[in-house]
Amino acid sequence: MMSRLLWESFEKYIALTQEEKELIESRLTERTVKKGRFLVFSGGKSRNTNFVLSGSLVGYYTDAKGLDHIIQFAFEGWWISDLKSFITQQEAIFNVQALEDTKVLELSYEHLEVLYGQIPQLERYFRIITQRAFVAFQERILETISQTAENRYRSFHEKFKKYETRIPQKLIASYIGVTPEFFSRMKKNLDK
Amino acid sequence: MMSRLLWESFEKYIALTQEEKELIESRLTERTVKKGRFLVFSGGKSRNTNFVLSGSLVGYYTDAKGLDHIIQFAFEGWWISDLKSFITQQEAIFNVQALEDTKVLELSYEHLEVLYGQIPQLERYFRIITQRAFVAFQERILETISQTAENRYRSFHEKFKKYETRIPQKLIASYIGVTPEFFSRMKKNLDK
DNA sequence: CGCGACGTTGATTTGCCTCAACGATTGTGG
DNA sequence: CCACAATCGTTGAGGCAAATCAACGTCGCG
Repeated sequence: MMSRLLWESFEKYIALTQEEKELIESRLTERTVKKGRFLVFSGGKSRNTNFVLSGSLVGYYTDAKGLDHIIQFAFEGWWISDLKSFITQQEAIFNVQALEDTKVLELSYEHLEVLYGQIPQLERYFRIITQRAFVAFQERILETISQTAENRYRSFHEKFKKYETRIPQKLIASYIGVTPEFFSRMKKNLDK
Repeated sequence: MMSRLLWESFEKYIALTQEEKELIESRLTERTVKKGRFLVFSGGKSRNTNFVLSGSLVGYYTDAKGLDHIIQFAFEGWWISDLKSFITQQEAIFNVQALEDTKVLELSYEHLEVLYGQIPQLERYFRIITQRAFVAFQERILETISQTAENRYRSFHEKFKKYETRIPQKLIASYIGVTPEFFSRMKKNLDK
């Protein structure tokens, strides 16, 4: 199984023995998702959290008017789920959809809860991962309430440099919180 | 020491023995902050995370133009810090200021890191706390990019019902991302 | 090849901001 | 404890950033 990426991620924050790795590995399921297909969809249950091995995913919310609002992207080496649904085991409010043909490792809520008991270090790993994601969201809130769309795009561009070409423009517009039309005009202005 | 509130918070997610509680307690410092005074200020170092015993605090960011943008409030039983500064031990970018005369328990980064080793359950507690805060921020991002100011206020009102009278109106305006003037007009419209 | 999604451009509208002025509160020093 | 200053909330006029609606060319895909 090609989970090299996953061990690299763990090893940034904790040390695992060979047995622990094997135990974790035995709880993971590899899954392939074709471009455009859903991993989670609103109204369903989000039983799993997902580690991206290759390809990419988008997590988004569809509002009452049918408009989509992107909450996060996930590329190789990132975790993605509808965390609220995952931790409460309630109905999902987000959709998670493949942007490209994608391979993920699925880890179910039940398995993870047992693993926490068997490998306490996992608590540490996910604490740190979540704290970092929290900080990123905090910065995004600040940008959204204090910056113009143009500056928000500049900031997006900085953070997603190496992935930007893989993302359709209208999804970037949604992520920074503007319409595709406005985004198009804005980008034209920046090209100079 | 009156840390009843703190043990209640811990006991929602983990079980601690008497010795563990005493160990934790020995690492905490009680501190009193007068209304208007700062617990953390931008440019300083955020060595501590703070648990509010009584009173309230605001965390905010001051932008290049000198405008304040509120990222969070904290009332009795909540934790607050500049998490980015706390986990990286770099210079703070937020201010944390007392809204009222306030009592907090301070826990330093160094002490917490040691405590994680002594009481692995603490990793679990902070993992869960952080995941919940992450979910709250996720919802706030979605509201900010998809809802009108009026709906954002309605949502704020729901979540902060019992605290709202303790918060000056211009801080609520800042939290939901509008000017005090616009907030005033908006509120007038809602009163019917 | 043909259809539907995507990006662009134009015209118009609107939600929210800016600047300015003023009364009401709050707080503070004498 | 009062007087004055500072801060807060309100209101008005005008302006701008971004949304909306509509039309059209292009491209990827079945």
